[in-house]
Amino acid sequence: MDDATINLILRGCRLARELENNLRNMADQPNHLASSCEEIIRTFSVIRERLGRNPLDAGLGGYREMQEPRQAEVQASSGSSNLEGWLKSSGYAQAMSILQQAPYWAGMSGARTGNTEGPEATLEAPGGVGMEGPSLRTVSGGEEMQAVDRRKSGSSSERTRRRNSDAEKMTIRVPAPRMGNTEIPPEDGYTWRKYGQKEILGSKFPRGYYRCTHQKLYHCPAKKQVQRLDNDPFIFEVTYRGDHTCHMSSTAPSIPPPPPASLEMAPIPSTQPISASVSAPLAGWLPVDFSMGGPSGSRSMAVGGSGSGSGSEAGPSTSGSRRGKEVEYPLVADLADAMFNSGSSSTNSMDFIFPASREDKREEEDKKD
DNA sequence: TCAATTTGACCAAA
DNA sequence: TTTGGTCAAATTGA
Repeated sequence: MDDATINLILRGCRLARELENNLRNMADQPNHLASSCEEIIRTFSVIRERLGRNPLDAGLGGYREMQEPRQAEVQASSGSSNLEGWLKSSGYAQAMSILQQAPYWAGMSGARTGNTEGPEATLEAPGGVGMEGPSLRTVSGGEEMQAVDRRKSGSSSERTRRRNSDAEKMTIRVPAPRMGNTEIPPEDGYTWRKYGQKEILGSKFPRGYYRCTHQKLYHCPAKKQVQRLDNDPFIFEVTYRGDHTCHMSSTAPSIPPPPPASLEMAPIPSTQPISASVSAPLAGWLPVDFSMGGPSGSRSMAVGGSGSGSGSEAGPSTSGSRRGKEVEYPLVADLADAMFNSGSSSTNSMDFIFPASREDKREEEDKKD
């Protein structure tokens, strides 16, 4: 590699770093942001060319490969409205709002759509698994997955399972904490209960199966699978399936969440095209989600210590607090704190948002009546 | 005592 | 037949 190429790489890194440092200041200057991104992309494209690679294949992947903080990126060409809709309904936006605030989090991109009609909505990167591709992709659309409990129903024939190809799902990649307990994938704004773990053929790491903590109470069908990437154990691939209905239930807690501080920090016009950057569009419609979303979709982040870790703290993917496995996400915790606990008390956030136990008892009493 | 996790087994889709 | 997804008993911890 010649000196000019090295200098180019350094220049690209510097530009990226500058962008990172000035991200918040530039948040309300989409044009400036876009030109800055373009310059970075151009720089690395030239590097790729010099290195004998097709610049079209490079994209931001080259940036990632250099171990620089990865920029959030959306490769949604179509179905952005679906992404928005799904995120609104699922509350995933909350996680995205964290993503956009945290350079620590690896880049995410893509969208999910449940629409089986129309153009193929797959957003998987050409690079496929690993660090070359975008960290979020749509895989397939279709009906909601169904699972009939054969034991409860009393008949095994009533039990139906559908594989991935049938179920509407969305896969994202999130970085594992580099410090503390790296076994635990980052908080995503929901409470999950682990119901299984399985070794997957061809994967070094087992896949964890989680469902919404409120599945029984609110018949919430939301599920997720968490798996480490073979070639990068610091990245979790999280597959979400089913939308959260727990916040729509008439019996669901109705206490609205505190407004996330971050949303006020960088208001970005919702007219920003989603293909440019995930940050802007998400930030643009996030407030809608928060205003509409129920408590479950806006669960206060338990990481960082505000939560007691008891009760509804479900699954290592959310809080990891059970059995004293309190996990510290230095940056994420700070973000969560800033977003949801700005000036708030230290009371148990889960009790505040999910008075599940009380709700549970009340419902049982209702049934008795 | 209650709730969450672990884990082996079961079952249906591929 | 293989494999992924789920169940539920056992275990663990607050």
